Amino acid sequence: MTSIAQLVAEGTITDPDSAKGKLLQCAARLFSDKGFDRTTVRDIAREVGILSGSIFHHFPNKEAILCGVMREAVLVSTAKMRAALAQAETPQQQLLALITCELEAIHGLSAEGFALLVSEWRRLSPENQADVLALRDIYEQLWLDVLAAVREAGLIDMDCFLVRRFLVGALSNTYNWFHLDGDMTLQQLAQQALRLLIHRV
Amino acid sequence: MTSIAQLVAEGTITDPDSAKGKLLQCAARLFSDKGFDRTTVRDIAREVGILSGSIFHHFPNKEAILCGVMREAVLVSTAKMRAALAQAETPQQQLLALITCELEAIHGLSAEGFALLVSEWRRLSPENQADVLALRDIYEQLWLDVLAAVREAGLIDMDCFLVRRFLVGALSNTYNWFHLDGDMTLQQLAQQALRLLIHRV
Amino acid sequence: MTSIAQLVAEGTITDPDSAKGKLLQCAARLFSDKGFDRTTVRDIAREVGILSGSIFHHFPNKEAILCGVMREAVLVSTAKMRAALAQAETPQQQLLALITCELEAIHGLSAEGFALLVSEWRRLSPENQADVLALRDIYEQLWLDVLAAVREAGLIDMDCFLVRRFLVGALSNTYNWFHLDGDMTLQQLAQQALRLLIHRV
Amino acid sequence: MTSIAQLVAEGTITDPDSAKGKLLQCAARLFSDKGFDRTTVRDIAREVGILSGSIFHHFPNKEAILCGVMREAVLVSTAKMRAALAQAETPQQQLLALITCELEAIHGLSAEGFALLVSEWRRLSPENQADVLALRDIYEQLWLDVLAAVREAGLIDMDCFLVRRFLVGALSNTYNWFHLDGDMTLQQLAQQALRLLIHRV
DNA sequence: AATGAATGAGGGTTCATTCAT
DNA sequence: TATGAATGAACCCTCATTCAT
Repeated sequence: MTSIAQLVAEGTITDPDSAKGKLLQCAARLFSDKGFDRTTVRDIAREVGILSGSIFHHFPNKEAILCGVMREAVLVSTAKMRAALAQAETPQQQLLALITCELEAIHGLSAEGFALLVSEWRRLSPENQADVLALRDIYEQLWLDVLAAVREAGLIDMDCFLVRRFLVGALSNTYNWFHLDGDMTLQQLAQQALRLLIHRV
Repeated sequence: MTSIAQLVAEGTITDPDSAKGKLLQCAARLFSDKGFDRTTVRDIAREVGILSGSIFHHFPNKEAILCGVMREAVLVSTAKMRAALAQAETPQQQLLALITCELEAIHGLSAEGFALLVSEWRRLSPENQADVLALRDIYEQLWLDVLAAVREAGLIDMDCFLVRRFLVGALSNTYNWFHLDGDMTLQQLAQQALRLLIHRV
Repeated sequence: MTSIAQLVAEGTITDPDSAKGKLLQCAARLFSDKGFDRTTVRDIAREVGILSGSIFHHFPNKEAILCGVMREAVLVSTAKMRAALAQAETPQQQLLALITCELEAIHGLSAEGFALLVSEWRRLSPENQADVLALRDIYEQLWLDVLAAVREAGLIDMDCFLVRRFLVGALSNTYNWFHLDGDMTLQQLAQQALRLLIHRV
Repeated sequence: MTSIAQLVAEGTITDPDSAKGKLLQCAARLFSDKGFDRTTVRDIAREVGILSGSIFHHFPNKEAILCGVMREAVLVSTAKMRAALAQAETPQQQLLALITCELEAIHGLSAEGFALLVSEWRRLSPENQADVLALRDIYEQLWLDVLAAVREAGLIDMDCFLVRRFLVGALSNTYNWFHLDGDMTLQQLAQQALRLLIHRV
């Protein structure tokens, strides 16, 4: 919470209470629910409570909305992960923290729209991909640092890049089968994902 | 090859040399390349060498093409997996065989369009989802049987369902970063995926 | 008439009785009446008796319709001028024939849409301008040849290019003030235009 | 200059240094460059350095801007022509002076936007057309008076109205092919136009 | 089976204009 | 006087689908 307020204050992300902020939130939800292509700008406008033409005061086109959603999702997630890492002590705890953060992001608990980074990535133009990728690189570096530490500690022995890539797929795909209101909690899910990487947990 | 020829002979899948078969192939490729929504019926028709109206002599609508692609992808993959399993001896070898088969499917080496089962699953109507799911259940049962055997052998200790779900995501996401003409071979990739599940490989 | 029938037979211009031909005619009239920008594709479709989407079976976009109109206007006018020249004996008669032809074209008696060549020229993309210009060059060469002959005969003493350029403006602007149902006939108008160039007519 | 300063002092035209005056200037240039329909109110605002909403403090709507541009163009041109006429002695000199003035106006050397009187005339509502026409009648009367004098002197023998109408077209169309930085000077162009009317110049 | 013209709903986007601040 | 977010109608164009041939 505090971290988001700080990002808003810095101007890094859009104030979620502003018109543009609400627009991004609604768009994120709709894009996640129905997919980018199946979501019309009229859908978004209706959700926000404005008319479709008004959207283009805030964004030059529909793709820019998706790009904005992704940017903020990465920025917020990065901030959340930094905060979580600060409170973890061992590499293993740090890894669990990251997994938990990413799962929270994927399932819409923090920045809505994080799952779009995988599912709708190809909808972005090369320019916008590069734009988001720059932010995502920072995010991914946090992962790689922690994975390196975990590897240093002898808890995993595979290539860190490879582990991360497998993990991205495994976690993002939970969006398709895991439900927050099901039998398993998100924390339990995170624990299991950790066990996938570190067998003697 | 033999297995596919047999499936064709049985009438289980469409003869790839028939008009309908070529249509499915082209559609699979285009759907994989550009996504279902971004692929127009005219794109497919042009690729096949017919006019757009003619497509509807073979399929009642666009979604049915996607459904057809998915059905055949599952059927072919199931057959390939069965053939591969028959030649593997230990549970671990069997698991590697399955991983290899699925990776081959995902990367278009066997049935083009397998990756769509994850990426475009939501484009299917509930009825069509149920239809494909029935075939997919057979496919998934092969996985669960092998995973159970591997677990029985003490090589993994997590819940088989959970392992499979993580694996589905991890493998299908390789579509986004692994390339057949890169440094790593598909066999090496399969080996690494196996190591993710069974640490002392 | 015969000349147009011939152009249709050659495939040089679109059959005015075909769907595309009617579309071009209606578009030409609407573009002339209201201007290109103020004419919507729905206006054109309504006039033709089809729906707006159907237009794009015949033309890739709205500009292509304008381009088509211009192309056919030039082609028809060129043919008409050639036919008229064949029947004129002296250079002066030839010049009068050209003036008459162009006035007929401008006022919609032959190829509807000729006036657009001046009034809506800038609406064409550079590519389409080049396309039409190639046809227009042929048309203009007829003028220059006749003007050269008239000059040779000592009837005018100004630069032929310059005369033609002034004349283009003078004649095309008649669209704004001359009306076929007014006091002056088109033939009289042509006579007067000739007198502007050749004083002792 | 003096004449313009005087018109400003009289309140006949807008002070070009005022906000409204700059707005008219920018609009005139943009309308000339891109056409009325293709120029957006935002284009004009951006050029002036204000926001689009602010324009409507000066003009009730977009058409009123065009109308204002035309009004001022006629008024300024009329003043310039009067001044030029005062310095010409013979009818022929007077005619040359008028031609020169009009060409200067058309090519943006005096009142930017004069060419719009022809090219964008139809964009004006009947009311606004009548409004501008009243001013234009004064302007045209200057032409007719001079043409009558030239005719009186036996230098032309065609109907004055007709001559003027042909000339309007011929001169306004120079906008499409004559360029100030080309081989021919504007004075030479005026001379040639004069020769078109009076052959033994 | 195939054609290809036509459909018609809906897509993203534009833009003159309004109005509370 | 200026702002700028919002309007809402209209724009060009797309596209799955139909159907007479």
